[in-house]
Amino acid sequence: MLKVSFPTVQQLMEVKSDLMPAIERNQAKQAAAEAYETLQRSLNQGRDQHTRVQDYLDQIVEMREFDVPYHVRFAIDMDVRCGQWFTVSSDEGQMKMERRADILQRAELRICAFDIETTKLPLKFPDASYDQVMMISYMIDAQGYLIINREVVGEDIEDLEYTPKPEFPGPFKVFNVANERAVLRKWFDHMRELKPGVYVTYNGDFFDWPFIETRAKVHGMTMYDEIGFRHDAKAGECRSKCCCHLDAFAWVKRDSYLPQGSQGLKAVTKAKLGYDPLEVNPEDMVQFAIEQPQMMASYSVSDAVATYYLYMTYVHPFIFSLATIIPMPPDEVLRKGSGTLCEMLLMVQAFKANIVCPNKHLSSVEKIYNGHLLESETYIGGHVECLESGVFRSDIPTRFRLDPRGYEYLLDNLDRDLQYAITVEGKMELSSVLNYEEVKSEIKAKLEALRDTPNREECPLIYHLDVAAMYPNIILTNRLQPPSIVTDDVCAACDFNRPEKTCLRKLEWVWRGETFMATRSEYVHLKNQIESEQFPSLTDGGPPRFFRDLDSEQQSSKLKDRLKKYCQKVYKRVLDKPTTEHRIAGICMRENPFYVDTVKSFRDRRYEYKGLNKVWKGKLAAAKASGSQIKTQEAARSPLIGKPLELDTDGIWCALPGSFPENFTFKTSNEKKKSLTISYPCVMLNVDVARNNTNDQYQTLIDPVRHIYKTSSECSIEFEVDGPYKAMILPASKEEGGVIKKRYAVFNHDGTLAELKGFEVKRRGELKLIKVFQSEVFENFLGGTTLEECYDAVAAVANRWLDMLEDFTR
DNA sequence: ACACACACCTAC
DNA sequence: GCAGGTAGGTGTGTGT
Repeated sequence: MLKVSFPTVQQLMEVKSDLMPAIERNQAKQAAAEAYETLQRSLNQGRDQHTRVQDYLDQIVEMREFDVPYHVRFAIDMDVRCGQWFTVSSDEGQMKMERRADILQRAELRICAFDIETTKLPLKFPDASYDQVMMISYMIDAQGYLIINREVVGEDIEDLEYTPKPEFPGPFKVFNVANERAVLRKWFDHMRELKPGVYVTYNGDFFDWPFIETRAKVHGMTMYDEIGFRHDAKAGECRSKCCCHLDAFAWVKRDSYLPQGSQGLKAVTKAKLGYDPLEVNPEDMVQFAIEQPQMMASYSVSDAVATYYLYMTYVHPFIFSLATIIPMPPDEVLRKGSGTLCEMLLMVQAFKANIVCPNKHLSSVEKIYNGHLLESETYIGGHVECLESGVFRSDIPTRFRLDPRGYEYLLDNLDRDLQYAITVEGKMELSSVLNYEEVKSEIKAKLEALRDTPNREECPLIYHLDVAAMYPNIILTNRLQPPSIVTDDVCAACDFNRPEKTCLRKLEWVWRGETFMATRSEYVHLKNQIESEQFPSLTDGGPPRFFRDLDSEQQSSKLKDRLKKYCQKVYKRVLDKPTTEHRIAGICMRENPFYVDTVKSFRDRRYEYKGLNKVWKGKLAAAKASGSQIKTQEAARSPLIGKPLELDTDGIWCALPGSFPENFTFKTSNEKKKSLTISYPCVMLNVDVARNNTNDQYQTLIDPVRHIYKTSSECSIEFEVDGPYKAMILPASKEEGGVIKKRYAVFNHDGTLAELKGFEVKRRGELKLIKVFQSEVFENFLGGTTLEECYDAVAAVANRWLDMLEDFTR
């Protein structure tokens, strides 16, 4: 490997564009050579072929880390992060930054949350080309300001206060100015005077900033020249070089875990700040500004108050904490996807471990399966099942038809399970337990009673059992990481490859692919056909374009469209029924554990955080059960002992008979830990998981010089338990006996809602919109005196709505 | 009436 | 230039 560094990004790009074609050429050559070699081997004429290095350019087959943005590269290499303190010094122009790890206090930035109100036409969204800014409200360091456009607002507004909660004070100073131009002038001047370090908006990336920018232009001002912000329509964001713009809506979308139906500022305020904000129907705003200006003024500042305190309470601590570990500025930490953030963390760890990052994996195009073009291929994911519908209440007895064999099994394995709970989960000596027999006989008696009277009516115990951080723990238990997925030829070339080797772990998975109905030859025919066709020019009256002139994305979409139409015509359907295939993956247990170790350190941080969070909330549940995933076969036993209600991927909601053994406390002679509380239902699952999923082939390099590995057994896939609950409600489908997955409601014993999953109330509030539409159509329909007038009026409403929905969709 | 494709948005 | 994954419910449009 050759490392090349550049003083500027431009130089990097120049070299990259020189090298890229050569690399593509060399890769193609290499692929051809490999194919040729395989052929040679199969003809049993294999011979080493050494190429003489004539031109180094011919030898470059890959380029790495050329697409790392400059500021990310800098932050990683120099170990600089936003949100940390540094002592900065300069020695003859050479800058030095020294990290001040001793200062943990967050910097006190000047934060400005702002929000604009604009005019708008009935049932239209505000359009900056003709609508105006009515008011700008903003809060800086808990002091509010409101600029009023007196051309729109009916009267002068006096200073006011909007304090929705004592902890969220909102005193506002009001500036009444003559017109929109003066509003913008005042705001720009005030911002230049106060120089905020962070601007905060709610959806300002898409609305407030571009609106202000456009209106400023109308009045001959340039927002960029005034305060350094420019809206980038392509990226859909508004940013500046000199300070941050943190759009709280981006935090709500990615980090709040609120459903989309509750991501408006009003719903977020209710959910996160715990008060009911002022609400005004957007259709009434302009009228109110003219007729009830004081009320409109209060409303206007209420959004700025909500945005400011949402930011101060949630967004700021979250983003600036994340920024101390992610090598990006806060604006990007806020807006990037979780995949990019994870990649950044991996790149930091890779740099520290002197590992060169791999390039993004590209799946090959035009895969053929069984003589048909593959439309998509993937793996079978989590399993979901709903077994019951109806109401389950802990205070209303329900009929249990238990299977004595299930209880017999639990009794047979009671010692094993309890000992597992003590030694593995509790990490304690069995001999240190003082009341083992006592606990055991108590559980035994309960299990025997259930076994002996399996048909019984009892109040149910509604429990939820789920695996903590399941995917990371599957990864860690099995040492899964991209470079560890090996094929026979990889093993064949490995020094550790012996007949009795244990370093290759085999794991089953299920492949699923969907193919087009058309055969490969039909596909090839269609492709040849389309390649000779012409397509309309991009410009009016320009020359037609050939297929080869289209970019690769357009080509493949045009070809796919053609193929779909062909399949629909000839086969009456586009895709064949999906096919599945059981496959075995080989996992190398000796690959450098960089990814696995990194996942581990992040999982442990998550556990640490979750633990501290629990302590802080005073909710520390004593029973932190260890456990394991149930194999399908084993899961089948669980109906035998109670009623499974709903399963999804890593968790089970179930009803156990009221007399089922629950929590027990072992007393111990251990001075440091005098007792150990276990949840029997949890332990029972964890033993199964451990028995079926422990990796006995886990290998750790202990002597890098002599290549000696230590083999150990690992299983960190463990169930946690919560409950019992007061009630669970599972909806039924329209078909008799039909059940619905992923939708249920659960109540706590104090009557509060514990979980509400999947129901329409969590989705977008379109119903509301439809009702407004219906009432408007209704009104207009009645308004006419002839049928024609009625139809015309309704058509006018419909057209307005179509326009509006188009804006809305955009 | 029925299936299929697709959009949208949720659970995990 | 950027984009985590699969499973599943509901509603609409379309073709047979």
